[in-house]
Amino acid sequence: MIEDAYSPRDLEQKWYARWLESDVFNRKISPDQPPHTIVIPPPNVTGILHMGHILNNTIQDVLIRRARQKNRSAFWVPGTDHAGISLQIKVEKELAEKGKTRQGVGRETFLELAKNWREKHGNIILEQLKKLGISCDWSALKYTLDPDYSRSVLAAFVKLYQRGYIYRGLRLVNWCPASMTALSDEEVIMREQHAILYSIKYEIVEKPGEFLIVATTRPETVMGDVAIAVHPEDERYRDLVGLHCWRPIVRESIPIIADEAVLKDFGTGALKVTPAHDAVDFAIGQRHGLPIISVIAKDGKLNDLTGPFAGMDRFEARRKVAEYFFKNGLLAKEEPYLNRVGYSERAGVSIEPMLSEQWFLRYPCVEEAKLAVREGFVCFWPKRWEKTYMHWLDNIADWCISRQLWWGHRIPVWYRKEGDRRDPRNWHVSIGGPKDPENWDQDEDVLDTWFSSAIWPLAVLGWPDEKAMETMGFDYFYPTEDLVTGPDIIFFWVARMIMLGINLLGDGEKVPSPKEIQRHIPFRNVYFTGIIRDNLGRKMSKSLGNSPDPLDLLDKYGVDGVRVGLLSMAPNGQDILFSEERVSQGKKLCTKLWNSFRFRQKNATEGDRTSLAAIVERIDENVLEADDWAILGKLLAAMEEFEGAMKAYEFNRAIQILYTFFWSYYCDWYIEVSKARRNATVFAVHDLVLRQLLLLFHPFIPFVTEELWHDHGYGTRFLAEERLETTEQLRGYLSGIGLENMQSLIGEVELIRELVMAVRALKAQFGLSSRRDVKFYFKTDPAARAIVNRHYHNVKYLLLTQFFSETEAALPFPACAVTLGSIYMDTADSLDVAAQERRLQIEIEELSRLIAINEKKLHNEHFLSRAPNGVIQGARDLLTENIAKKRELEAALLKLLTVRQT
RNA sequence: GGGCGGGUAGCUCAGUUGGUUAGAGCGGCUGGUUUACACCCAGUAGGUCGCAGGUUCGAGUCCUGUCUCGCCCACCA
Repeated sequence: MIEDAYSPRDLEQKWYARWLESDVFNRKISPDQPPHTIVIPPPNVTGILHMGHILNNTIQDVLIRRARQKNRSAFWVPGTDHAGISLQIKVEKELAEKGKTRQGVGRETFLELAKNWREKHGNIILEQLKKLGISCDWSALKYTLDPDYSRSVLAAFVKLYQRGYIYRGLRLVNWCPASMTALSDEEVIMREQHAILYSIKYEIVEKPGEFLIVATTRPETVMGDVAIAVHPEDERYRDLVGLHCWRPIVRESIPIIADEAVLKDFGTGALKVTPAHDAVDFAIGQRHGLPIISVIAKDGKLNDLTGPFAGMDRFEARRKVAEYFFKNGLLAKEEPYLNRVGYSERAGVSIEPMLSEQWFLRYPCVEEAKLAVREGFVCFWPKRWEKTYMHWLDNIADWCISRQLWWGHRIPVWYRKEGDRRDPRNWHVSIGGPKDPENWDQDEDVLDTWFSSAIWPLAVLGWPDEKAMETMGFDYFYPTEDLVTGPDIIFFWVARMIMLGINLLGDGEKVPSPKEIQRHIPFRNVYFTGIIRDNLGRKMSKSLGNSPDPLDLLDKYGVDGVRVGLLSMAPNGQDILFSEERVSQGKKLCTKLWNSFRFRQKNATEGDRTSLAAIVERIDENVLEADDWAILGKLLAAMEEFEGAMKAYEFNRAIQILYTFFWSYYCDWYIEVSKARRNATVFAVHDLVLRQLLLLFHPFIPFVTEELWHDHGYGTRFLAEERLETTEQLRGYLSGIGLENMQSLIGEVELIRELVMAVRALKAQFGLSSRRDVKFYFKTDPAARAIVNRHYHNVKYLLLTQFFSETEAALPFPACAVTLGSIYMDTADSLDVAAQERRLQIEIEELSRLIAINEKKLHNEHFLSRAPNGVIQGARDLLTENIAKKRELEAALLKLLTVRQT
């Protein structure tokens, strides 16, 4: 027997421990089953659990549990990410508190500290994830800095280098002066900010006393100016092109040139060209063969080429240089200006475009990656993200993959000592390094963390080590089935995994065929979750303090409640407005399920429940009544709809379907009506419905379903080992006991429901307590009478009345009309005739309106000739029904008026 | 500047390829401790589906325009 009260916490601890002990989530390579693999998006080791993790991992858990139910060999690979910059910043902060720097302690000690940090804090997030009840194969846990994973990363680098996709070059990169490293374009976020647009006067060399005015937001870079550019078709400056200007401060003559990149209508139409510190300027400089003068150092301070400003921070220098121009009469104008500036998201400072030697990846298999999605080898859910993906791939630029950090995978390149590092002949690229290490220096830099993430689906399955691949079942489990992630990392992660998967698994020589692409893609489906927002629509973040602590929520509502509540508010790929109310509803659902079993168990509990067949065996088809068939029919319909929703990854709809079936039809109707018929067959029907409900709900609410399953004797195996019967299989079982005859019986139940609800409403409308026993009279034709008779006990029970009898004529009582006929309520004493008259008038008017609509339709030639038969018949039926109801109400009204007159 | 998404009941959202009278939960109000459940039951009010056109027998659904909110991308210094 189950406990009276549902207390989630006990169940959670008990079952998760048992599941893990039994290895029920561990992968099994079984060739007779199709595989279903999911790789977790590795959370940061520096992270703590937030609502996004709960959503994301619950969805994965639902998918993987469903896969098991459908007889797939499921494998969910967990793991974590080393979080390069983010962890390095944390360790540096700890050092700073002790007055130390990473350079001070040296690389080796620093890495030791980082490792310790990770060991201390890195598993917190995993322990938190486990609380969610997620069914990963923990024996396959991977970490991006594990030795074998690291070898995979280096192998990928070497392979891509050998295939000509990786090169080293001097390029303008996004430099973060705070963390002192280059960043990829994707790591730079544009922010609007209030700046000042300065108009600076440059004296023309050939025309002393005449000035060219240039607008800039960055006066501190003038010392790096190498030209002034104007648009070739700009009439104002045509005569000046070819002449020169005096560069102020570090005085030098620089040319005035013409370039199409200059916008005529911005500022004065003249641009100062600083190739070392601006992307547009760099391009102009390249086109015109201009020199490159860097004036800002890696720490964001002005270097010694800046004369009096050397050593000054870039922002201070900006003000000071502007001041200098003002004092020297070179500042023509100064105006407030709103512009966009790139920021390093992690470090929170504005990035500096800077010329620097870095390693780059020219993306391989860009076209193939597009084809994979276009052809549906990889499906995006929702589909619209394909556009974002395609657009990025269409405008793709090489990826700066080197980082000037220590925490990460050190670049597997060695340079010959004393050799020129820019000359590839002095390079050695391999996983293990050169045989004579004493003659070489390894590159100091590490790889972008996203580079290691880009091979996640390959590396967790052992690639490229053949033995490891065999152990992990690479050939069996790859490609993976579902990837669940946020659309914000389409570029960072999803697209890169697709490109690298296709390239690295291919031979790298000939163009891969569509078949090969299909085999080499890392996943078949990508489900993009929404972003969780608070009830004001703001992104949930620690700094805003608007995010509930997920652990508190789990505590308060139980894991199952949070899971199902959160998914029920997650519309397909739309952002999610978080509501604690919905989470609470999730818990209520679990409680209700619990209580429905209590009802079942308060009655006789005997009977074999160990299989669907055994339960069906207990059903005596001669005892079955309309209500039984109706609930079984609803179950079939709900299952069918549920399957459709799940196939489309519409989890909120799927939950809604189960919820409505369970709550409205099963609990509110079937349990109630079956209370009058407590026989073995009815309890077998309960057992059947409850069993299927547990299976259907299990992926969403694994703990409470597991508990109830075992408690009610459905089996001794874990639900993770049970298969879910398909709708067709269930239909098969029910056909065996006469399913085919049930349609008309289900229709009867609907008619009785209509009647019961109408009469309840009638009672409420007259302010009668729902407990009050009232006499009802029922007026109808013989056929309907027979139906009512068959459900007589239910009608009386549900209306809480002892008296429900026939009448041949209209009565002077409050009345309502339903499809089966009209009902009069004997209020005996206190009848407000005027109120009843008003009510009837309103209802008659409403019916008249509906009748008019349908009559108009049915008199329309075009409607009759063009609408499908079903629709026309529907309109006819409705018309007939409404006319009948109206007639009944008119009779009731007439009777009422007659009584009033006498 | 380009792209994407949303605008349906007080709130959060459903609404399949156009087809019966636009739904659910929450909240509001009314009545109820009927031996599974007050984390419950019964009932009820509340909507010109952002706006304007168009296509159609029929539009929340399709087309055009428009307003508005949000997100992403883009080298106006």
